[in-house]
Amino acid sequence: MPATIMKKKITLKQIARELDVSISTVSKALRNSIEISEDTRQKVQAFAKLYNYRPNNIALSLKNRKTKTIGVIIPDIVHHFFSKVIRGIELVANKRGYNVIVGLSNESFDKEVINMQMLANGSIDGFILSISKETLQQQDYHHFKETINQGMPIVMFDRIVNEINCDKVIIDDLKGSKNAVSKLLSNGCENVAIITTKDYVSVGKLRTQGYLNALEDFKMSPETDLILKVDDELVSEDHLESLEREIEGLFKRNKNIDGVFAVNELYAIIAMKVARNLGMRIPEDIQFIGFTDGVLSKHATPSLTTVSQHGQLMGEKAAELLIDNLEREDEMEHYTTIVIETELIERNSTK
Amino acid sequence: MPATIMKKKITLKQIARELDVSISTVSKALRNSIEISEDTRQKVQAFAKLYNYRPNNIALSLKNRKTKTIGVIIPDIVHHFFSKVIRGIELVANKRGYNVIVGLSNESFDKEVINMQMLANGSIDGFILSISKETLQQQDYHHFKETINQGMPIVMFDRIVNEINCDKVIIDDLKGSKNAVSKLLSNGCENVAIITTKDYVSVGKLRTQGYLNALEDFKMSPETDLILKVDDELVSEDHLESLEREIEGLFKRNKNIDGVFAVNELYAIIAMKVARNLGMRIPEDIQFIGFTDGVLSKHATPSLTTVSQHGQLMGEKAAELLIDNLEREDEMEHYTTIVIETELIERNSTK
DNA sequence: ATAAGTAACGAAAACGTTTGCGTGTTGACA
DNA sequence: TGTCAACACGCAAACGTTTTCGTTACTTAT
Repeated sequence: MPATIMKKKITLKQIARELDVSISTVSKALRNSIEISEDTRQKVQAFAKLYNYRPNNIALSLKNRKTKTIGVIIPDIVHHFFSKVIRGIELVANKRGYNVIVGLSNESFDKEVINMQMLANGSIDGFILSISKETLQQQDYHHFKETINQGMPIVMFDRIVNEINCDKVIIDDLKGSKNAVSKLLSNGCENVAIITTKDYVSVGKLRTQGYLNALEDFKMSPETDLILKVDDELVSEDHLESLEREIEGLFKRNKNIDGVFAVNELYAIIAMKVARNLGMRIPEDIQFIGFTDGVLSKHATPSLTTVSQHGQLMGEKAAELLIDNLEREDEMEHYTTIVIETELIERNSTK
Repeated sequence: MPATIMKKKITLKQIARELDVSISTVSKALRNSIEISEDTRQKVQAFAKLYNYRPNNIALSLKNRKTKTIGVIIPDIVHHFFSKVIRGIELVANKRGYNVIVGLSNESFDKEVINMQMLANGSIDGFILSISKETLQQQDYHHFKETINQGMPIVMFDRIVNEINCDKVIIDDLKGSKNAVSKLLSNGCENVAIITTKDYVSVGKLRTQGYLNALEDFKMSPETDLILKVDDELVSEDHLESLEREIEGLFKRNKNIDGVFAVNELYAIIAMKVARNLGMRIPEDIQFIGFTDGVLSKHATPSLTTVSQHGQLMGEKAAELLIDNLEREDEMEHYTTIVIETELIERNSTK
């Protein structure tokens, strides 16, 4: 095959040289400035079209001191919820002329910091992020504070922390889980267990609280043995067997469990599996509700009743918030927190 | 709350002014040039550290004419396979000092073109992409050709097209599906059906061919009625009921089906559900294998035997290929195609 | 003492834009 | 013919770097 002729990207300077005019004339001609005669304007535009001229983004970014790019840092991308959020972010970002650059913290504090530093040096105009578990555990938020201090706006979603002053998009974890548990209780469940995470994950804590609140509403007192706090480290990759054993233990110790609320989809699915193996019928003998609506819930058998977080909507709202902030003229800083309503999606794991 | 004092990002110029030296001196001092005296070097570096100086990425990009950023265009991000690929890309990109900027084509030709144009104007050094269905259908690849012609390298993965000359990372769809179907046949299946897509999706076509090859190997002749070509449009969002009905029809017309190979995970899961509703036992009466290993396969009941595509590995290889290309000195263009081996992950839907 | 060499720094160009302002040419009008 | 607009264009600065090439001032050797 013959070496193909490359039509490298053309610049204003090259157009100027070809047409024997100055760079500024070319620039103005392309932007339809009235300073330029009809004649040369047409000439320049024709030439530019012919060579498919497009202004260099980097040069524009440098000149305008804004990149029209937003940085997104999330703990994991192979995760239904987070990818839905990204889809939402990308949707409105694109609509408003922005690009999206993603960094994965992989739930690690160091990677989160590195990633933010890598992007904060002019590559982006602002951040949208969800805090990694390790960061939440260590409670070290200096990188967020510094970033904000340098004048770079941040929007946090889902996994947030009150200590940081910035825009936030969250769901009402407490209300969502309270509703879910209430649903189980009104459906006749008398011994509802909860499968949750250790408390340092803020959402886990809130969802546990919602469980307790629901019990209280129904004048029932919580039993410690019905609260299973799973160590997330164990579940991280493929140590699901230990989780299964823990849940099995829960069921065997409490034969009367007739309802389970799990703080995420996977826990619920696994719990259903264990229950079925123990001979319980769903939803006749025992009912299940999970938090975080994903593919598993929809396609499991029986399909799982879940609390939907509306991930895509969260992403959209976060992007709106950030871009509004970026394009706002007045420098008055006022931070808003958007609360997305959760929704109970009823399927076949409940009566 | 008092207005916080902002420590805006500091530049070389500001350091120079503060320390009463020239910009070049500051730059050299920070890069440990021997031209600079020990004295001023220390002074500059101390000042820089104090004010947390970091070189502006955009300025560097402009000067070096490379952004250290790679653009990724995929059809959908809420998809286990694609998110795994992104994870792989991000992993090696990060390791090699690159950022990743993602664009979603949403399976649309126009959005694919727009997205590429948006990024090709200097924002990135090269593309990694998987072609949208609409583009494959229309067979209009001019945007790829133009991009490559402008000297911007492209690496395609999974959904590729031979017509374009560039690096590629694919799996051996034919071999993978042939292996899967052979597995069913050696397990004793005598009437294996395939649930596949319309032919314009290249991978669907290849996987169908693998199915036929396997039959041939076992001296069996294909029956047209055992080949179900699903119209993808119908399945796109939530029109799964029609898919269920189609599959139900397949089973009812061919009572003797004892094995099913589906070209993706979802089809297999739904087929299993339909089969179970029809009273068939899995894997005793009928066995299932799906392509594309995802969360559904692992957590379904029974868990689904699948052909794993090793999405993360694909992403890693694609990124290696692209970055190697970007950092190669010699301009000799030679395109390589990496074929990732598929792996049959046996679970409980087969004997 | 003078030539040569060296150490330490600054000026300027370059990357590709946009834009305020200066400047030359034309034409009209007094 | 001289003055003044209007028109059409170019210059140069700016965004923040890096790097080449001077340019000093001082030291060393002859």
